[in-house]
Amino acid sequence: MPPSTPAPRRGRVTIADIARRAGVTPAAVSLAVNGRPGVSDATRERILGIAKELDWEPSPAARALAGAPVLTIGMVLARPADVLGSEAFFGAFGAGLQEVLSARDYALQMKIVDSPEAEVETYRRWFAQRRVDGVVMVDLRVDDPRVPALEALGEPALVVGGPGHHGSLPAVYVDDALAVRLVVEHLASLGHRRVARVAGTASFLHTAQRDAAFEAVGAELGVGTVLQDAGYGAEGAARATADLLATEDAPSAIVFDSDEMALAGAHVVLESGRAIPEDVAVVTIEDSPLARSHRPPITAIGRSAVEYGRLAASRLLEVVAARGDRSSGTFESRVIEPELLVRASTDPSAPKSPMDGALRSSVS
Amino acid sequence: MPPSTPAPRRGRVTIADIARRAGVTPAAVSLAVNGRPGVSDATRERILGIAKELDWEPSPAARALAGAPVLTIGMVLARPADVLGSEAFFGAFGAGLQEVLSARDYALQMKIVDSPEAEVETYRRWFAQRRVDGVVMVDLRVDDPRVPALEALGEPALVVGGPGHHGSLPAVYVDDALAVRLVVEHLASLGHRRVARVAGTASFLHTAQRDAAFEAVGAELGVGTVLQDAGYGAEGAARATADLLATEDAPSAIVFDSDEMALAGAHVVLESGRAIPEDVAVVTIEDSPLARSHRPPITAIGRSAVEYGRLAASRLLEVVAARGDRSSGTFESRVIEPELLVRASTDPSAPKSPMDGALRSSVS
DNA sequence: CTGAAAGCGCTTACAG
DNA sequence: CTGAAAGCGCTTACAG
Repeated sequence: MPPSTPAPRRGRVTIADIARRAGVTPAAVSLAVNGRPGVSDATRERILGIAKELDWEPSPAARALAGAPVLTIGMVLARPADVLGSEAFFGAFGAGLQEVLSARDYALQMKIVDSPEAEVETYRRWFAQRRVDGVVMVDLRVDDPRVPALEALGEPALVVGGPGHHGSLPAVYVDDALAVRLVVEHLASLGHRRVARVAGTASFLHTAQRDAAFEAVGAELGVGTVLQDAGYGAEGAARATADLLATEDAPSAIVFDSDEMALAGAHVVLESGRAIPEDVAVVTIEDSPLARSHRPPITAIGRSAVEYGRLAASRLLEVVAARGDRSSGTFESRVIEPELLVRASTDPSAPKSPMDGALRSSVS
Repeated sequence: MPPSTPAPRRGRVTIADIARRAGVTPAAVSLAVNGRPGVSDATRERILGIAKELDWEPSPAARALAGAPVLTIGMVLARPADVLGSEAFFGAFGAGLQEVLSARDYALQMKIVDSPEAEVETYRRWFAQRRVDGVVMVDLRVDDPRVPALEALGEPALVVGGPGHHGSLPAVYVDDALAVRLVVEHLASLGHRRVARVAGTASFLHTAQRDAAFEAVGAELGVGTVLQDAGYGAEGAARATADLLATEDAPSAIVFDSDEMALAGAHVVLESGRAIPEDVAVVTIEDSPLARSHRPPITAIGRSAVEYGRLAASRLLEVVAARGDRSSGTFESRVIEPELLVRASTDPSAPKSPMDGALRSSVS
């Protein structure tokens, strides 16, 4: 085999091939395939036909080098691996992101790092290398240092979290204050007079906002409130729950920040010999299949993480598209309305088990 | 603002800049930064210093266009979004992948699709566009159509699953037959004479292999076995468990294919008034924080999904590096040894709750 | 061991 | 509305 043959990059079809076949210049092909004016409709049709026939795939590298978008969005997570694995939120959120991005031919690039500094450095490098057209930043914290860092980069970035604390960056978020209000109102209407909240990572903005709303709505409705920090994770939640139950003036309802925490807490309640919801009602602010399939099913706030991901993706693509558009000014944010899903863990009249029907029919 | 200015791509430092400063040609810079022979050590040092000083970031697009690797690995998942969210495996596996890839400056690109055909089409496009240097394929099935499709592409691809059914593609997998053997031997040693297995998605290769090993080891040890297909997911597992308990000759131990399934099954057991492990022992073949924090903690096979992901990444990078190396022939596979983690859901002498100590100390 | 050139595949001004 | 050219930033043969 003569190694001198220039190895014609086996099989790659380029716009030059299409141009040749169509009897036009590569530039005309470029205009045609990108749906830009400059070629007649007839020519465009012909070029598109040939491209399809030749099975042409555009080269993202060439496009990027010539200044076009690279069609990639980045997301970096500064969380330990096992947290990512055990919390339902990220899988569903990522799935929603993917769905919208894929439909627009965008890829999602992900990276896990171990500090906010490494996260910011990743953003810097990604943009410097032109690896991404934009990024989505999650786990917003109070006075988050990543916000000014992203503002300084001046590249398309979307914050997941709010309201507030996202500076001049566009954001999407769930109205956590409203979520907490729905929960507390629900519990108050059931007659609870003393309610506890077992809270996740204290530095997250939504944790602080939930804390504040919890106190406020409790005071407003005359419901006694008690707050327990637990950090995310089953162990902290179990410990916090045990502590609460050991109190003299133990609460008759406990609200957890995540599905994983609620499951762990519910175990502790049941193990102590108390009944759910008769002795202690249980609520999770993060719904999941596990919350649904628990016995009894756990009342939850349905944030629909998938929908949340979809919204984030479409919002970020808008920002990317508007890039450089100085006239657009500060981007407005978008809010998701939370919804309360009442289940048997708070309301005895709700079905105790979603599986009853299924069981019966499978016995036949 | 005169729009005629050629807008010198604000701030981008290129190898031309470095070459100018160093008094060499761009080609020399390329050789130097890529650690290739062709420049003297002194020159190389000088060039590297200048590159660092100028904060130079190589352009992946330019590199890719010139034929170099794009430093990206792809993974596509053909699973519904909610399954991804509720199973611990993917988060941890993905984290392990990331860790190794990031250390080698590789990015991970992900996509969720809804069919094996769409998955194969994604591989084809990714390689056609040179978006990735290699892919990792998960959820191997018996006679999986994706295997011949990837073989035909002839691009670097790693199969997660086996042994067998991965054709000529390199693979990494957990020894599922051994995992099942460890579990059944453990249960037999505790005196169980009738054991059930609640199995996940039947078409997955590892499900079939676990089924076969379950029957075989049961027969070998004189333990009666009963198999229940449930599909993945809490609902199917709950139903299967209820069915098993309703049997005249009910098993004294139940082995589940995933943590989510085991949790749902354990609820059904407890709800029926039976004690774990006194009346029914429970095991999961997929460990997770939820299995650990359950009351009682659930005996599990520790596959260490994070480690699994790390292995997959390093194996795939080897394959990518060896690409075109015709001499290497068929790639050998790599196996992970499963490990049995005995907890209170099978062994009454194991601590009933990992939190007892923590609770006690926090009460002080 | 070093230097100058060609080329990767595309897009974007810029002339006709 | 169409055509020919330059350029994006890098790597790889190919001469000296």
